[in-house]
Parts: sequence; structure tokens; C-alpha cells
Amino acid sequence: MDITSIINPLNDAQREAVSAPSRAMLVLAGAGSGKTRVLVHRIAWQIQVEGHSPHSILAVTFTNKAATEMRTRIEDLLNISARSMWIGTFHGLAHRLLRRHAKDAQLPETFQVMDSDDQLRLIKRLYKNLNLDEAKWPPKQAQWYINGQKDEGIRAKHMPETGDFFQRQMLAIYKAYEEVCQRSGLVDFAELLLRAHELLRDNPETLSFYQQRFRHVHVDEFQDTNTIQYAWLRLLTQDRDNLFVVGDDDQSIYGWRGAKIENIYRFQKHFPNHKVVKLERNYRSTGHILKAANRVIEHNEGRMGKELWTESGDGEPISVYAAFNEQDEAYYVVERIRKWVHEGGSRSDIAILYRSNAQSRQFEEKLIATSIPYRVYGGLRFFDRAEIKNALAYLRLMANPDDDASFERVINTPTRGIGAKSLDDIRVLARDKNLSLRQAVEFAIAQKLTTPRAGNAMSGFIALVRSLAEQTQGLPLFEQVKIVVEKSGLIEFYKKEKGDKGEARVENLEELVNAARLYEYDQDNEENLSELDMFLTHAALEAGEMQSNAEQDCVQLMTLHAAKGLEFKRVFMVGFEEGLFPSQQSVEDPGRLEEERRLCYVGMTRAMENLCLTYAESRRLWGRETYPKASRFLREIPAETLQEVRMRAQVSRPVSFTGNMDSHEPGTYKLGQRVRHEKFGEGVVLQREGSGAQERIQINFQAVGIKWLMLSYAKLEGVGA
DNA sequence: CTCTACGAATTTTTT
DNA sequence: ATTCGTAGAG
Repeated sequence: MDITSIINPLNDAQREAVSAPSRAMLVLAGAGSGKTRVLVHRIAWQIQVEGHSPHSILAVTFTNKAATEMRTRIEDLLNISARSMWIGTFHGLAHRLLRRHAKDAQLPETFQVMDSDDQLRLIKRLYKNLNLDEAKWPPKQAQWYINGQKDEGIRAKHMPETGDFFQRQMLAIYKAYEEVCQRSGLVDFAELLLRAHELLRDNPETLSFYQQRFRHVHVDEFQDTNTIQYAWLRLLTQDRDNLFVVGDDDQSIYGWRGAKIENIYRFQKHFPNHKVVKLERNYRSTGHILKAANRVIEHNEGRMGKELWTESGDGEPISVYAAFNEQDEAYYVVERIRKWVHEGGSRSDIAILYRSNAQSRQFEEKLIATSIPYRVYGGLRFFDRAEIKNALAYLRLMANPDDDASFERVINTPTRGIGAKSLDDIRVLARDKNLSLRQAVEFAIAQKLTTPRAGNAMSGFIALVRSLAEQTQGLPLFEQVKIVVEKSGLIEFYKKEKGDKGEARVENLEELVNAARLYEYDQDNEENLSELDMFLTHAALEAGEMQSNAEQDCVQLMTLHAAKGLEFKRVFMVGFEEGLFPSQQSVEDPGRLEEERRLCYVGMTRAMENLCLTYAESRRLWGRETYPKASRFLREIPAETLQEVRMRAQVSRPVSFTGNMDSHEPGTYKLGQRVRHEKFGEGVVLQREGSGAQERIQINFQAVGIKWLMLSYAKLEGVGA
């Protein structure tokens, strides 16, 4: 293993970044410019060439996927185990710190991680305690508010009691929420980061220990860091100039959830000795695609400035299809996919990218009708399913009986006759006496505060959890899960549920047992977590894909956001319409509009060989027919990179025209009009038949005679007026 | 407790 | 249109 294998596979800019002397470094990595490669090789350089121990490396990512990939690639490159390196997500690493220093972080050893769903339930419960009207202040809003404050590093105690009614209300909820979490040993995602930050900030010895340990700190997707994440990084690196960040201001698409693109500027200010390296050579896309993407993103202001280039040729032009409506749009896309697959193309090389999830439906329907397998990304993940979360709640209660979120979740699941009234009483009692729900129940039973019936049911529940804990003591994880799933009555409960739904849920529970069996427990984990605790953390922090037909050769459907970091040979970006993309909510605000434009840039740069953009001239939206304008982003793409598949209708529609497929759409071509076809040359329109996607047009070609063509994908253009 | 009916909302999402 | 959540009745 020598220096050449680390340096040789790199281009000049990459090499510069990888081999720079240790100092603060900002790598501006354009899409497809090999940013992971730079990170991996940089770490390899520090170990192999600079002679630093893997132990001294910290690398932070946003997703588990990115962390796993980085770890694997380092191991492959260096042929060593990367175990002793701290490579993980912000949340995962924060969790690790908190487990190790639970006491210093003022957390119980048994603290559990709560996902957003748990968090929302907890907030809803607080509404009842505080007597708040859910209709007036949606719990979602309170959740958003709390997380927003935490992302900024602000605790309830930091906030002034003044402010308008809304502010005071939110503050009250925030306060109450913090109390419940503390009492029940629950930590939400934002709290992991905030707490980890406070832990280091308030414990100089701990901080200094980690500062010493981590000689090199690396951050992936730096443009996505929020305030508290950056503050945490700064604590760890302080003035030591050992922060190596990789990011792309043009790919910042998570501003709406607290990501601060400004952190790039702050970095430059905070680390005056920093060096900037730009990676602009792209290894993914064709020249046309890059040119178009470059031109689009140029419309944004205040960029760091980057221009992607490639040595591969221009490639095919980007095609643009103006569909009649969303049906036609889907039809066209699927038809092109069908052809491509027919010619031997691989389905998994194809992606359909859309702005909002609701758009997937049309495409799914057409894909099903054409028997093309597909996979929709996003949506419910395995560990997010209700039945799985219920089973996990039992497991969590066994580990921490005071976990109120889990307690509330399953105290009456399966139903055991504990109604809303009894629960309410318990909540009030818990709040008044500052007890966890479990403690409140025990108190109520001891004091005979409940009706005998509810009391019996509740003590039955507590006994059940206790007996589950006893029965599973010392058993292997999957046995524990198996026993819990069966003896909690969940299986029984879902078996009774009618239809396929219950059946699927039972299967999922069985799958959970299986997942537990396959779970690889790291016995020597430095935090000394039990197998169950590790598994529960895994479930909370790595909800995982776990989706069916992942192995199959499938067309990939996902939102533009979900596509970040991925690449596909052929990409369809659909719904290029004002109000959809850019989204309605963003058009008034220049900042948000720029984020939409970055989203467009991200989408376009996913494509390797072929990019196709579509929009619909009419679209059914919320049950109404709308006539959107083509997206401004389309106009920002240089014409020489484009090829219009169907010219936009020149004729303006009569006002009464509804755009319904069943009415006769005047379309682009009138009878008798002269048209030109790519292959067949010029001809005259004789007849038309059908409508929308099915519309056919009969043309008398000078060269080849009379032909019927499918209007939606015959490449026709008008001749003359 | 479960079922039905009505009303409201409806970008993007990882951890 | 569709979905989701709540309220009210059975």
C-alpha cells in the first residue's frame, strides 16, 4: 500500500484537496465531481501518508447510507478495518456521545430515542394537559417550532416570556415538552444534537478529551448543516484548523428544515487560514446536460461560483415534451421507458423525478398498465409502520418503563378496556405529581383512585410488561422479540383485523423477528449497550429502506429531494410547471425560489446520458382543472441543448374549453395543415381520431403516402403558418 | 369501543 | 380527488 494508489486515481483538483497539509479546508464539490472519493482518499492519506491512527479520524455525514458507503470505501482502499474510526451521521455520533456520557449530559442511562412520530404524539398529549385547542394551533406547528428552536440551539429557558400570544403559547408547549422528555428519558432527533453540543460545551474535560482524540474532522454535505451541527463541529475543532468540509452551495435544498447555507461563509470567516478547492470536472453527465444545468443555476445570486465541465462529448440533446395533461405526460414517459426497455435497456437505469409525492400516482398507474416493474422511494419505511412501532414500544418499555411515549402508545394496544377517560385521569395525575405515566398508574392503583375495572386493566398491562421483561431475560434478541410479539397479544390482535391489512401487519411482525435475528450485535461496543438497546437505537436512528422488490430491475420513482446523491442513465423530470415546480409557496420569496432552482440543478445533474423534461398544459389539481404555465426553469435552459418533442399548442383555447380528454381538443394541428415528420418528411393532416394520449392523426406524406401516427409521440412539427 | 360521516388540508424529509 | 383526522352516534 503506497501513496500512488491514493493519489493516482485523482485529478488535479482532487489531488490538491487530498494531499493538502493539515489545515481547514473547504472543498466545493460540484455534482458528480467525485466528492466521496475525495473524502475517502483524504482520510486514507492521513492514515497512510501522514501516519495518523484511524482512531484519530472523525467523519460526519447526514445519512446512514453515506456513512456506510464511506466506511466501506475506506476499508476497501486501505484494506484495513475502519472500526476504530468514528464515521457516522450527526445524529448517530451525538447518540454515541450521549450514551457514553449520559450522566454528564443529565440523561438517565436508559434514555430512548424518539422519532418524529413519537414526538408528535407526545406533543398532542401535552395539548390535552395544557387544555389547548388543536384546531387553533396544529400540533405539527408546535413540533416544527420546537425543533426549529432546538436546531438553533435555543432552549425554552433562553426565551423571553414576552412576545405575542402565539409566541407565549408555543413557549408554554416547549417548556412542558422539555419537562416530559426529561422525566421520561426521551430524546428526540434535534435533542440529540443539542444535548451533544451542551455536553461538550459544559464539560471542559470531556471536550478536551475529544478534541485531543479527533485530529481530523471531516464533514460531508456541509451545505446541509444547521446551526447546532456547525456549533458542535466548531467546539470539536476550535482553533485547531483541522476541519475538512465538502459541500456544494448549489445543492443546498434543505433550507426549509434548518440547513444553513451560510455555514459555508461562516466557515471561511471562522477559519481564516482555510483553503478552498473547487471540484468542477464532472464524471457523470454529458456536455449538453451540464451546460443546461450550469445555465440554470447561474440565475441564482451570491453563489460561490462553479462551472461544471466534462471531457465526454455533448451527448444527446435534452428533450422537452409539452403534454396535453398529466395523463398524457405519464403516457409519454412510460412509452419512452417501454421503448428503451424493449431495446434492451435496464429499468433500474431509469428514474422519474417529481417535485411532490402526489405526482407519482399517474406514473404508477401507467407503469402498472404497461407491466413495467417500478419502485417508489419514500413513504412508509419498515420501522415506521404502526405495528412495528407498537412492538418496539413494548420492547422499549421493558428497557425503560418510564418511557411515556411508548407507554401511551401501547397501554391500550391491543385493546384491553382502558378508555380515553381513564387515560386522561392518569395524565392529569402524572402531571400534578410529576410522575411518569407508569408511576402514575401504580400510584392510582395503590390509592384506589380508579374504577375497579380500569384499575384491573391497567395493572394487567403493567404486569404484562414486567412479565415480558422477566421472560425474555438473558434470551437472544430474536427470541425476545418473538416472545414480545406473541405474548403482548399484538399478533392475535392483528389477526382479527379484517382483510389483507391485518395479514400484512402480522407478516411485518414476523419480519421484525427476522430482522432481530439478522441483526448483528457488536458485543464490544464501547458504550456497553445491551443487544436490545442497540437494536432499539438501530430502529430509531436507522429506520432503513427495508422495501420490497429492491432487488428487482425496477424503474425508480422519487422526489427530486430524494434523488440527491444518486445518478441514473436516463432521467425524466416531470411537472415543469409554474406553481408545481417552482412550487406555489416559493414563487413569491426570492430565497425559496433560489432553493427551487437548486433543486432543478440537482435533478438535472442526476442524469448521465439522457434527460427528458416534461410539463402538462392542463393538470387536474385538487379536483380542479388547472392550466399552468411552463416552468421558468425551462426558459433558463439554453435552446441549443434542447429538443422539443411536441411544439406547444399555438392556438389559444376557447375560454369554454375544459381540457377534458373526452372533449375534442383542437391540439396543435388543424386538418389540412402542412407538417413535417422526422423520418417521413412533409405531409398534410387529413384526419384525427381519439383524444389525449390516445389521439391519432392521419397524414398524407409526399414521400411515403398516408399514415396514421400517435400524436403523443410522433415527432411532428408544423410547416409554414 | 368501533363505525361512519363530515370537514380540512394538500412541497420537499433524514435522523 | 384523496387522504387523514376528529366528532358523534350506535
